[in-house]
Amino acid sequence: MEPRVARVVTQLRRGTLEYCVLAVLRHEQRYAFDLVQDLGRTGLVTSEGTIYPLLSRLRRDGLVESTWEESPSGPPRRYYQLTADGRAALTAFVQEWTTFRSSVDAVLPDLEDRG
Amino acid sequence: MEPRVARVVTQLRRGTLEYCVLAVLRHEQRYAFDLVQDLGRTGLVTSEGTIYPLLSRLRRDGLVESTWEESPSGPPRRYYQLTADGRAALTAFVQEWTTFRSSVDAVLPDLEDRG
DNA sequence: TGGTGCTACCTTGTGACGCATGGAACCCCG
DNA sequence: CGGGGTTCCATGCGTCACAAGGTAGCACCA
Repeated sequence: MEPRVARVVTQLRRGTLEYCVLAVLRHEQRYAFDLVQDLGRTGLVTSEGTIYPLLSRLRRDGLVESTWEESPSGPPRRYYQLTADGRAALTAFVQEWTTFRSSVDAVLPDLEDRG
Repeated sequence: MEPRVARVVTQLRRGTLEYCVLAVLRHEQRYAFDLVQDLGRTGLVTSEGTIYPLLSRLRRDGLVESTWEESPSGPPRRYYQLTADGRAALTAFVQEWTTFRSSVDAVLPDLEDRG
């Protein structure tokens, strides 16, 4: 068991995850269960326990809105759409992320470096 | 006061900070107060309240070692050096960071995009 | 009818960690 | 002796990813 290594990515996800969700929503509405599987494929989301509280926060802060729709098979789905505030927040985040990423890259050694 | 925007970067720093410290230490030993001012310049560290617990963790996990040295002005300084484990952890992190960064970049819109 | 399994929603509790705050000690200068 | 810079540290808070667990609808099969 290597708790340190195992949780590095978990820590990295902090803060970026909600904006990744906003980014996905910028083109089309999605529902939570769908998002888990989609973003899970890229390794960004791991479980529903992450996405539901996250979406609640985004709703609370007015960055997304939701509408209920019937499912062809199963319980009804709550679809999320980006609001104008959400779109603005996403734009602002991309700026911050870019700056932050550059700072980190400037400090870290390149992959091909050996020391 | 804009709590959400203000704390975005705080969340981003999570997980990366300790490895940025390791990265700085890979070339020369440093002491905490010095690190705060250095990494503070690039916006990665904001206060001593961050760096001291962080260094304690790194020491506890054997990623760094420390030696006391006299200061020309003030109390003695605790200088930190990278251990072999620390160097390995840094290498592993760079790999994880690179992967993660790519995943995020793939989801986020480019800066020049307008949608 | 009852069982199994998938979909889809949600809540609660835990742990990690950045940061604010505050304290202590050392030093120099006036 | 007092003030300010340096340098160490500990305590408590808030945020958030995640695990674990709970409910309900639908489908299929025996």
